[in-house]
Amino acid sequence: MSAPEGRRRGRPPATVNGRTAPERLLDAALELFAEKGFDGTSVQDVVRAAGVTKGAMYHYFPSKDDLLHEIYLRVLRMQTEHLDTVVAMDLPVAERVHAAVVDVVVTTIENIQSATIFFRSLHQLAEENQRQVRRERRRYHETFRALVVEGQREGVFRDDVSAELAVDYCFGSVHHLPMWWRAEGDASADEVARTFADLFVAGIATR
Amino acid sequence: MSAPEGRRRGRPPATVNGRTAPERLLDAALELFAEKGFDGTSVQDVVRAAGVTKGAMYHYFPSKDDLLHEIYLRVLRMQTEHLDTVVAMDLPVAERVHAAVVDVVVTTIENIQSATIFFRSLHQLAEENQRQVRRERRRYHETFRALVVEGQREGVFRDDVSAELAVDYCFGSVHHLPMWWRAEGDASADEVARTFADLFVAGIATR
Amino acid sequence: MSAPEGRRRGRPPATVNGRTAPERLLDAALELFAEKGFDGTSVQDVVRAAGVTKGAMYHYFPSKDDLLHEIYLRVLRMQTEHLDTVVAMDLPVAERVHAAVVDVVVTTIENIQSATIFFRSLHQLAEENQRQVRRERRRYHETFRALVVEGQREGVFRDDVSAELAVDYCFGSVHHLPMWWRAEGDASADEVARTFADLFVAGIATR
Amino acid sequence: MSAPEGRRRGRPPATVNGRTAPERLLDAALELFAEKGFDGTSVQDVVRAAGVTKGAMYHYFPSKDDLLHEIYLRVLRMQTEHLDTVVAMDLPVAERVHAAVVDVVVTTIENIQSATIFFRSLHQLAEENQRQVRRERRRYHETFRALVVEGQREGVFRDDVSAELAVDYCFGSVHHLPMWWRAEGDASADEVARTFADLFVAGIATR
DNA sequence: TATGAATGAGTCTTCATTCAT
DNA sequence: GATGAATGAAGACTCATTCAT
Repeated sequence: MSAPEGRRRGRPPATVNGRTAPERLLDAALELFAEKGFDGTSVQDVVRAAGVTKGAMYHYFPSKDDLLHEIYLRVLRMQTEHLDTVVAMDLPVAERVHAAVVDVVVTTIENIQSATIFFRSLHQLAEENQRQVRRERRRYHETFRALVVEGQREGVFRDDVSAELAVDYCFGSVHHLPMWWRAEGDASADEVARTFADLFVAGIATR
Repeated sequence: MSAPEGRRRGRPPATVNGRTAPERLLDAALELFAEKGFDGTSVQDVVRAAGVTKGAMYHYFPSKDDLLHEIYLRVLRMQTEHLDTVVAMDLPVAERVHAAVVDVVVTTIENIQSATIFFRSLHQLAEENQRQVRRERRRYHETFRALVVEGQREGVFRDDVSAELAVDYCFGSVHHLPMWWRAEGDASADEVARTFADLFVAGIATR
Repeated sequence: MSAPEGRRRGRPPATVNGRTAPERLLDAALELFAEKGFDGTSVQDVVRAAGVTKGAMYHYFPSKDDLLHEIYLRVLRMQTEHLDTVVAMDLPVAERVHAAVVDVVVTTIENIQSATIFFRSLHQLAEENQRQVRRERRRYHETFRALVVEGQREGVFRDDVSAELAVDYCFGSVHHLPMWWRAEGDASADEVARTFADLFVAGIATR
Repeated sequence: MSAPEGRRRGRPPATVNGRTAPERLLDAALELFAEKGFDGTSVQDVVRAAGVTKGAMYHYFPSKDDLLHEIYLRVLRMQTEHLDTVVAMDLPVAERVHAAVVDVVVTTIENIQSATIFFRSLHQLAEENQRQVRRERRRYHETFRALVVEGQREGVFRDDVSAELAVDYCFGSVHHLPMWWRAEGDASADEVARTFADLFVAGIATR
């Protein structure tokens, strides 16, 4: 994705454990923002954790905000890919919805730090970056809603509830996961995923 | 809750529009914390909006954190009261659950600023205050869970899903409301409330 | 100018040698900006020289720029007063022009630090403050120009040169003083003043 | 002055619009220093405007200061040449003084950016470079003063004013030009030049 | 000759809080 | 009860310069 490109010029970037400075910075930021919040984390904290100087950080990221922005972009990219894959599966719509919910719960838990940051810190993103994230997010929402509408058209989903609201209802549960789910707790990711998917599908299914 | 206490002594607190300084401070803090976040709001911002001097604020509230804490306490008090009322109603359990969900959605929307702050800023609350809030919150959660368990015992709710997870599932949707619900949007509070309640109850009902 | 005002509230400002913090800050800034330039002087330098903490400085001045701005306002106020006084004198116009030049040279030398800063740092003032200074400066320029025009109308000054340019010519010499005049040099303020005034008046006088 | 040197070795320097990297750097620096000040311009700004990398800049100029220094040297070289030419003319002294003033005004306006920088940024030049500039500057001043003294000896210039002060008086006006002269203004370079020269010569002429 | 990574000291500013009155 | 002065630690960010290639 970024490798051969003939000969490189300038001093080559230093790596630690095969990770370049910007990668380490993003890793550190992810962990710290999730733990202490965006405002609660200083740039100093991030560079210290990444083993990088402040100047180097500003060489790669124009501002602290861009660090956060990049974290958002990563998550959005992954979520979109996953959902697109599920939607394209050759299965009855109810099963695709079920699979989509299972997948989003599992990946949310697998990336619980990103998820923690996502809704807690959205308002701290710079105006313009915030708009971009909301746009991407909306696209994701629409894809899922189309699935629900498809089910309603087929008659397998009830149509006395707005598909729009049903999507918000479902995703609300998922996005709230970071507020209570703990790795040490009793419910495994799979268990939560199955439960949520079951409850949602049972809720919108026609009787 | 704090008022009548027989005779008063000393100079009565100055009021503006019938609201005392601490009330105005809380109002201002609520609005600003919801709009700009806790860290994004300075004490200066709050006192300016409340029309009070900084010294006066520190006279009433030991710290900025206590302003936030008091906002949490207000919400918790109200939610608890509401839920207790619903639980005590003389209705079939499924209807009480439905009513409880309707109520929590409606009051969340009526107090959308508090709701915005609730989950976004919990981690910014001082350790000890945070624990207290979580305790209260847990109590609320347990009360609702008891209702679900009651339904499972009666056989009206399926018991192949954990009551615990079902409650998290339901409340997740509700707590996420501030992330997308807008007064100007198309869905009224009542519509959202009914939809969420229907979906939840249909989801956990036995077939 | 600022004294009695009944009773004061709040902690009274601390003074050193009878000078309050803002006064000391302005004194220090004047000296340092003249010596090392505006950009070459850090806020740290200023507060150290003034014996004040950084926080205190920002209590009185919203920014480093405002420190500079206040220095400009002081100079402008003084220059305007002086010129107005001279213009109002009951003397032939040539003598008033002569007196005005003498006065502006003398006060420029007496306030050589302000004068040093004036033209060297104008471009560093914030946009808005810069505009205000230019406006005031223009008013001063116009007052002097009116005097020259008056002389031209009376026939004592030649009218083959634009009054506008004559004023720029004269003031240029004066404003450039800080670039070369030194207290230890041979020319006293009075000597310079008389020379400049003589040369200017002789230059515009009709033959 | 720096070019022909017989044979060249190695790769010839890349040019853009026929200008080499160091030339483009100097052009860019001139424009930016005049517009935003020396401190207000970062090395990054300069190299970006010149279309050159930072490393390349440091290849040609040991420091940012040297960029400024080179700008000073260019101006000084030109001014000296011009004055020497005028002084050597075969004309009455008063006419040579008049011509010198006209020339310095015209070239100052033609090189208004250099002139803007000259006095505003002198104090920002490194100690040693500053001394060199002042030395050159002094030589220029002396040449002009000699002309005035010559006029006084001949009796065409009054000797009740110090030649030294007269020179400062005259040059002050000229050096202050960048503070007010604008290309879009009403006064052309020639008009200003003639006016200043007339006023100066009339001022020092014997009656 | 030129690149782009990396440095590290330094910049202005903010802010919750305390203090003297 | 209330004021406004004062604190001091911390914040994000800039920048001239050096280094390895």
